[in-house]
Amino acid sequence: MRPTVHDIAEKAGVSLATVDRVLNRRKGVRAETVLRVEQVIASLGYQRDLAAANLAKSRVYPLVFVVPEGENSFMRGLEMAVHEARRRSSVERTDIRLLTVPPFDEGALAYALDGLNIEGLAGVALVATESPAVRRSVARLADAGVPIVTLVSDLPSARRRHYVGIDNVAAGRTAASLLGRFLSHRPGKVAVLAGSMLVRDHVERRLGFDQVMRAEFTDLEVLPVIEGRDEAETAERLVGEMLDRERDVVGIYSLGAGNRGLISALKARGLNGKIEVVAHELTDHARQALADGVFAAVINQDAGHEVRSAIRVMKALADGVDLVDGQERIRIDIFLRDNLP
Amino acid sequence: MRPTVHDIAEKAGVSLATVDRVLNRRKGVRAETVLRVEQVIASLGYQRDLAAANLAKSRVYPLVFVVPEGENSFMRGLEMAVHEARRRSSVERTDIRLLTVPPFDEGALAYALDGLNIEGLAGVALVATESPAVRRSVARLADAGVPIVTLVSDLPSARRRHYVGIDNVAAGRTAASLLGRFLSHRPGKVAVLAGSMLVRDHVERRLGFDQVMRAEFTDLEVLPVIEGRDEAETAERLVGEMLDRERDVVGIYSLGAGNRGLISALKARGLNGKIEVVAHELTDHARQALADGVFAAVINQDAGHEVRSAIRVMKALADGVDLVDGQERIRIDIFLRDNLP
DNA sequence: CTGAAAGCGCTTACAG
DNA sequence: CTGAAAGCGCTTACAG
Repeated sequence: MRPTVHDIAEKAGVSLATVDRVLNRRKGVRAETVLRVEQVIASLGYQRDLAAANLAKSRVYPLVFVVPEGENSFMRGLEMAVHEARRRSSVERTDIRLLTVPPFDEGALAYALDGLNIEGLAGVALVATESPAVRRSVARLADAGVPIVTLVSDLPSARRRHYVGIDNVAAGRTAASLLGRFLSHRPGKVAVLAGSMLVRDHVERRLGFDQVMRAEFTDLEVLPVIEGRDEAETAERLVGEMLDRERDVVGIYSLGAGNRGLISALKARGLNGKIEVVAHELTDHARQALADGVFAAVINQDAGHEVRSAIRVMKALADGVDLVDGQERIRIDIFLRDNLP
Repeated sequence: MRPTVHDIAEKAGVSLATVDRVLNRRKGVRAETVLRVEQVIASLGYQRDLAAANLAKSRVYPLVFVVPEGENSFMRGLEMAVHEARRRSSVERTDIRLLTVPPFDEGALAYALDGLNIEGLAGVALVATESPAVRRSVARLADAGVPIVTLVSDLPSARRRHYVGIDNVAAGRTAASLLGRFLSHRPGKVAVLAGSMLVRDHVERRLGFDQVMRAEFTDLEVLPVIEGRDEAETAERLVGEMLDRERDVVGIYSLGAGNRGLISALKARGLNGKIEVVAHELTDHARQALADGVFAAVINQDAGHEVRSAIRVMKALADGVDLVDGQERIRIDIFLRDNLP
């Protein structure tokens, strides 16, 4: 049988209250008593039963998710996943708040973070934008002891405790590898459509893409990045201009959102299916484009998995317990027409 | 606040013991009392706190995993994942037993299932082999009320309650799609290496592969399936004979195990990197082959995820509670050299 | 057929 | 600085 607080109390010759004080590092216990109890704890190999502790405490984990607002379908999917998670709140003992902030707006994100009531917060998960202001806000929360988790786009070096998302450099490399192989021996130009070079996930995908293109597919010329702000209309206009301007575009890597605009631009010129396209995020539009042969492949990250993982991670950080690492690794999902779920 | 058994007891004017009897459908309660209590339960929207119930019951879930023995690296990885899960037993309240049986041996699998002590069993997860004997054994367990989960290879129509694994037809289609595109406009023959046409996962992968090959890549000729019994030596010999016999083999789909033998056969003939290979399961050998350019792509299912999912599913079935569907969908992972984890 | 009381493993006022 | 007792939400003998 697993040892309990009763076993510790008996063996150490103290009361349950004292055992609890030592277990939870609360003050007001004589140093030598602490020592004695700790020795018993170690000798018994005691491990707290978290479920029982949470029952006794009526523990609830107040969590906050901060997600960019706007038309980006992936972000809306992320929002849906947060709402799903809220429905499980009573079972999971969570109390989840969802905040949306204007996209690509460092100030707005920092402001939202600064406005959080830190009191009792068990964790904050945010889709990060790179900026000193955001870093400062994250540092402030971290100083207050709130576990911070970055979601989808990381903010390394910052005081975040964990990143929940795919390896974006690897994703970019994978996109290049697929595109290059699909285009085997078909020289020409490859365009890159991004949202903004201000968010780290986009920057990293582009980096990985360029690495592999330069190293392995030298007969393909990569054009300068187009920044469509993850908006369908902007993407449509800019991609359209590019297609009208350039000859010999054989491939496109769409590493951000705005795929609806990209698809329109291709169709308007009868180029759907003629140009190999690798895109990100399996939204409804992307799914349709795969089925129609407009997209050759879609690289995806599972928003549901990400939200569940973020919640598990924040709770574990708040409780100081271990994670099952493999369970928290977010996969680079690759979808072709043939493995659509 | 969420209503508790105390609220029910008070509102229904009965004791906690009676509430518990009704909640757990135990007999020995007057019909009208049952009715009254049930009405109160419904009116309060009561939901049992499973953690508290398990604490009170000192509930433990006895689970059994049945996995084929032998050299198949993927199965050994599955076994490792089960051992990992055992390490979490005290936290997850599980008591996990691992049984190994000879591979591709219907009789041995049925015998192992029949030998199980059903008493109190919360679930059985098995890598299924297709056969009437296995179906009978599964039915017997199901009749005894034991939740059965198939793992990796399904046994549809049988009395299993859930399948934990990838969609193998889709996996086969995906393999064909990748291979066909990588070989674009390079006509020739494609070989298929399987373990055995007795296990459903292999049959289904082949089916999906053929579907796409016939429909989309008509300049590729698919050779008859080679059955290597998932053994490296057998695979090496049979693939070697095939390579020596056939001209113009441009691609190979390895849909089972025995990849070590396949790699040796290719290398012995200096064909590594010359023939496009799509294989299954990211074992150490497959990983190395990807890195070396011997394999173009590897389709994988995450053994850790499968074992964790099987455990969650069996516990949920035993308790009669709902699952988070998205969490239990096993992905078809596609690995290229560029997204190796 | 029904209920009072104790208990699962932990925490929390409160009293001393 | 320490402990006795009650309580978290549920279940389980035991008695009637």
